Amino acid sequence: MTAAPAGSVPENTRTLADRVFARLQDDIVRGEILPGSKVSETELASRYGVSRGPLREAIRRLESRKLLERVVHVGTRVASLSVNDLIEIYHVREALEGMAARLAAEHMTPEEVRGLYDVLAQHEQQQDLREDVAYFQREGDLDFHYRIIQGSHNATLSQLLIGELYHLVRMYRYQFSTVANRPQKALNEHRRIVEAIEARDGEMAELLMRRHISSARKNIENQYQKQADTL
Amino acid sequence: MTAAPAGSVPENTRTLADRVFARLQDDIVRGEILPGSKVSETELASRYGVSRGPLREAIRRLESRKLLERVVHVGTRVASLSVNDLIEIYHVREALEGMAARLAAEHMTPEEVRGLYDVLAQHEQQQDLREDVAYFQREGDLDFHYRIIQGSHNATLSQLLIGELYHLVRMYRYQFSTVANRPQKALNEHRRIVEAIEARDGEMAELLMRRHISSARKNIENQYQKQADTL
DNA sequence: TTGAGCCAAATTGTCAACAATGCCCCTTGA
DNA sequence: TCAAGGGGCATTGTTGACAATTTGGCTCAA
Repeated sequence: MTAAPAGSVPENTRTLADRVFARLQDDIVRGEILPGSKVSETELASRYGVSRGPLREAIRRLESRKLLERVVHVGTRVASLSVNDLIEIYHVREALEGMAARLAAEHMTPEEVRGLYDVLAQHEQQQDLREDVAYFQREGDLDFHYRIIQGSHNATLSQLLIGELYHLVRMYRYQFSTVANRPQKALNEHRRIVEAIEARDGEMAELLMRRHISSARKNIENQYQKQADTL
Repeated sequence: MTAAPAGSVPENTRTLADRVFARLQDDIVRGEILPGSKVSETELASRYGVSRGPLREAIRRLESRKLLERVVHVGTRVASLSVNDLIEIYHVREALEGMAARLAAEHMTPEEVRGLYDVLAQHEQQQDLREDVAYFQREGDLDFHYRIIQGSHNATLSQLLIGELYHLVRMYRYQFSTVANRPQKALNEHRRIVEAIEARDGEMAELLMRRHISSARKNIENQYQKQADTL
């Protein structure tokens, strides 16, 4: 019922390099390794019980995903997202997920649409229960978005969003323990998006999704503004 | 005056792995190594005069960029773009470059706008000369798009488009020796986009850019349809 | 003739040692 | 006291050898 976590790779993936890649990515996204901190190859290698060869391959891949930053002959450090980075990402999300919603309206199967309604119902329930709200809101929100992205049936689009961008969003949420602070409003927006998709109104679905993400972005911008004011 | 080729890295970049990465990427994009062909690590290593260590790091990075496909313990092969892949990419381009045009209208400096007009003038001249039209149309068209993307002043957006997607577009163009077959129309569309940017009309710039790329996509779809019919 | 199973060769995955580079700190001179 | 230069040390970059896995063909039996 629940979509798989972003870009998760089974722990028993074939090669060591792949497993290290998955574990290291997870440790970074969850903030296990602090953002901005320098990571030593030998230290990581012993931490994961691997030699430096596979580790370096994993590092290169995480570098491509913008989770690590490397300076030649100096070292690698964990990416540290600024608020500005996050705002950039939300502009990209607005464009891509808007398109995803449009394509989802055109291509989603009836079963997939039903799945979307299931997610909506689940979220409403959780809102009533108010239990572990933080966690479920976080992952639940992503669940909703994942399903629409994959409903686009556009592998390139899904890869870019889920494979490249969402790690950064999740990392940021862990980094700042961010929780959506407009859950009821977001839920209503979700519902309207699903209705547009069910009606096969791609234009409307795109418009609503773009507004939804744009609102989230403005929310971040405002909060940042408030923070900056109190300094 | 001319924007740098997509994702090009100076040949004297520090590490071997970086240089191999750049050269291998270029060889793949230019079709030097045939799409779909299997590449052996030892063969590539000797070809570039490097040991397998740096080569494997380069391979991992090109894998992230979807230029190589790897199967564990079996081998790596050069990606082979299908028409369907290209259509997927154009949907993504429509979304991202639409957003880029909107942001460019908001954030481009007057100098950058002037640069856009220079590119337009250059293209018109070339159209008159009709000399090496194929090459200049290809790279010239990309030059125009590069400038708008970078005019968005959104590093994440630029990275995704120029760093991840455009290699695939260029590879496809080499693969099929594709040349824009509606140069005059495209040029007019370019001009209107620039005018919207200069007028700081982000909404219009986005709309026009989306139409522009959408037209190109439909063009591809039609050509593919024609090809399929004659089979 | 055909299919199953096994063996060998080639290729990829992994490792540990060696080389090269950058950084930090200490010395030295003004 | 401070700035410049040099040397040692830690870290990254590179290499070649060793281990593990797949593939394709070969044998043998039905």
